[in-house]
Parts: sequence; structure tokens; C-alpha cells
Amino acid sequence: MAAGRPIDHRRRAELLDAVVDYTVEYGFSEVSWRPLAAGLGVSPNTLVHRFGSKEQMLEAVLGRLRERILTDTDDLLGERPGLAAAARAAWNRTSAPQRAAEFGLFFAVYGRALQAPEQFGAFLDRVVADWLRSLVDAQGPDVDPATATRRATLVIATLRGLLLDLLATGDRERVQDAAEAFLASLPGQDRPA
Amino acid sequence: MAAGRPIDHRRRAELLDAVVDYTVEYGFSEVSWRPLAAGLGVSPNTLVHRFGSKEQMLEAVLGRLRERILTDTDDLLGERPGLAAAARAAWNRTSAPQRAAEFGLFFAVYGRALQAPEQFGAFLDRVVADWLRSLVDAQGPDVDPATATRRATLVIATLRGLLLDLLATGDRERVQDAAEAFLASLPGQDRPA
DNA sequence: TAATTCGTTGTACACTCGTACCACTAACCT
DNA sequence: AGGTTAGTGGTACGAGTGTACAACGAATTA
Repeated sequence: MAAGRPIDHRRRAELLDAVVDYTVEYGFSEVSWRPLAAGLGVSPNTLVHRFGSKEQMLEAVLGRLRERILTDTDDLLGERPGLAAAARAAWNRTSAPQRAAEFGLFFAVYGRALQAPEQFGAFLDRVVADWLRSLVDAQGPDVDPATATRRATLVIATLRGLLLDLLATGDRERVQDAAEAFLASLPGQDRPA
Repeated sequence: MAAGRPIDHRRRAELLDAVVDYTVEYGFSEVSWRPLAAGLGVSPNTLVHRFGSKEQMLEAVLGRLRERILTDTDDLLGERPGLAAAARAAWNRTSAPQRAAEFGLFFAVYGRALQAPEQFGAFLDRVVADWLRSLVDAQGPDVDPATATRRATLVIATLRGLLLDLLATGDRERVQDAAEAFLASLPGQDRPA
């Protein structure tokens, strides 16, 4: 037996990130091998060989997108004490203008997953649970679990709803005003950003 | 000059509704002439002749979907006095299990529109404004406009976020619990449903 | 009756899609 | 050197796409 050429993990990550960037920019529902490969400057077969099939590529894209969003927020939430601070940090991150396109992809996947649950079941399983756990933890062990879950659910829903509004209308003034009012209503907030 | 055969408005509405039903059931991003026509029991050319092009058909579907959602809520909101009652009525309607698929389509279009604003600009323009106007009006003329807008924005965001959660997780108990807490926090609410 | 428009269908064309197959180079181990 | 796997690319095939064109009966008015 002789082992073959080692896997170039750097190249794989670079390729996957490039695919995610392309998907963020050009949309999720229209991605196809040839235009994607042309945009990345590679051959379509390179992508096919790398990801196996289109469905597998989309799975990889979703996994990487989840990584991007979570690594920017999860550790952040873990450090902050209190629900209000965590919620404010999450809102500041997710509503940043330079992330608009990324969350456009997020909601595009979300909507599509709702109409194809069998294909995107993994996404749907995590899309709420990830944040729910973080936001429940952020409230500390002293809060009644039912209350903590209720508050975390509300924070997730409100922030995502506000983000949907912001992305659709671009009316940052109105949405930010509503966000401030919501964040100020949370228990244990100290001071605005 | 001789006028031709009159337009069969009944047939047209029936056809459009059938297309919307199909789209609700089988998804928005995969609709194509032939399977759609087969599902409706007609020829593909019937649909092409009726709608002109696929893009025009999608526009018509979005318009009809908006009609369905608004006629179930807008007149409803107009009758009720007070923000709390209007919000509760809206939540009861939108979270009903038999509407899950319809709002699955709603969010699928929403997400896709965020990634293709030039194509779905009309949708994005109305998706918040429609409800915003209704919910501001529901608060009566005595509320400060800035406050009314802030509250309406928050109600829309929270209800849509909760609906997203409900559709993704199916965890009605947790989501309904959070919804009750939110609705109870609104000014002027009288009694739960 | 003649003219005109609507509703419906069949056929065909150019195009894109995902993917399988083959070939070649590069990098590693025995 | 020989064997094995990764990375990349070229070609081709079958299927499905949107849509244009032509045709025919039905329903209306001049």
C-alpha cells in the first residue's frame, strides 16, 4: 500500500469560501455549476469533483454560512453577561450594513427551507436551536428556565423580524428606533451602545 | 370593427388560484411550466398564453398571495380598536396551522426577494408598508406618530419572527408562550383570546 | 355571414442543466 | 521506480427549460 497525495485543506477552504461569496452576491436559487465556475475562474469539473454533487455543495455552503454567522456571534454572546447585553451585541452585529448581503442569503435559505423541509431539515433544526441555547445561557443559571426560554424566543424572533424589515425596506432609522425600544425593554440592560 | 369573445374572468381567477395553490404546495423556486400544467390538468401553452411569460406569472402569483393574506387581515385589523387587539388578531390568523404552507410561500418569496431586489422590488415595497399602515391606523389618531410607528414596526417584526420560528421548529408551545408574553406587554390590551 | 378575440392544444427550437467518463499532472508513501 | 490519491480540465449525453409558431373551436359584434 502507498498513500496518495495529501488533501489540500487550505485550497478546499478557499474554494468553499469563494462559493459562499458568490452565492451571497448572486443569489442562492440560481446557482449552477457553469456560471459559478466561471465566476471563480475554475473549471466546472473542479467544483463537481470537489463537492460531489450540487446538493452536497449546497450543504457545504450552508455549513460554512452557519460557521460564519455563529463564530461572529456565539463566542460574543458567551462572553457577555445578561440577556440585554447579549441581545444588543447580536443586533449590532447582524444589522451592520456590510453584513446585509450575508443575511440576505440567510433568509433566502430560510424561506426555501420552509418549502423543502426534507432537503433542508438540518438547517431548520439548527436555525433556532443554536441561538436559543446561547441566549438562554446568557441569562445565567438564576433565571427560571421557562422564563429564560420565553425571553430568548422573543429576542430571536424580534431581532430577526427587525432584520427582515431592515433588509426589505432599508429604512434604518425607523428599524433602529424600534430596536432601541425593544432592547431597552429587556431586563438587566445597562446602557445603550 | 367587431368585438371578439369576452374575457372569462371567472376562468382566469380560477386558473390563477390553482397556480397559487400549486406554488404553495410544491414550492416557489422549482415551478416550471410543464409540471405545473400537468398538476393543474391543462396544457403548458394554456398557462403561457394566459400569463405571457414565467416572470409575469410569478408577478401575478405574488399579487394574488398578497390579496389572500391582506383580505384575511387588513379588514380585520381595521375593525378592531387598539394595537393589542389588532396584533392578537393578526397573530391568531397568521399562526393558524392550516395557513402554515401559505406563509411558507410568503417567506420563501421574501427571502428570494432579498437576493433579487430588482425583480421583486414591488414585493419588498409592500411587504412592510401594508402592515405598517394598518397597525398605525389601528392605534387611533391620539397616539404620537413616532410612537405609533415604533410600536407598529415592533409588532410586525416580532410576529413575523415568531412565525418564522414556528414554521421552522413546529414548537408551537414555546412559540405561543412567547407570543402571549409579547401580546400581553402591548398597551391597551383587554383580554387574551 | 364575416370579422375578431379568447381559450386551448401540439410541435419544435435553442438553450441550460447536472453529471458521467476520460486524461493528465502533482504530490505523497513504500 | 512504482503505486495511489488529489486536483484540474475537456467532451459529451440525456433531460428539462422557456418560448415562439401554427392551428382549431367557441363566443361575441358589426
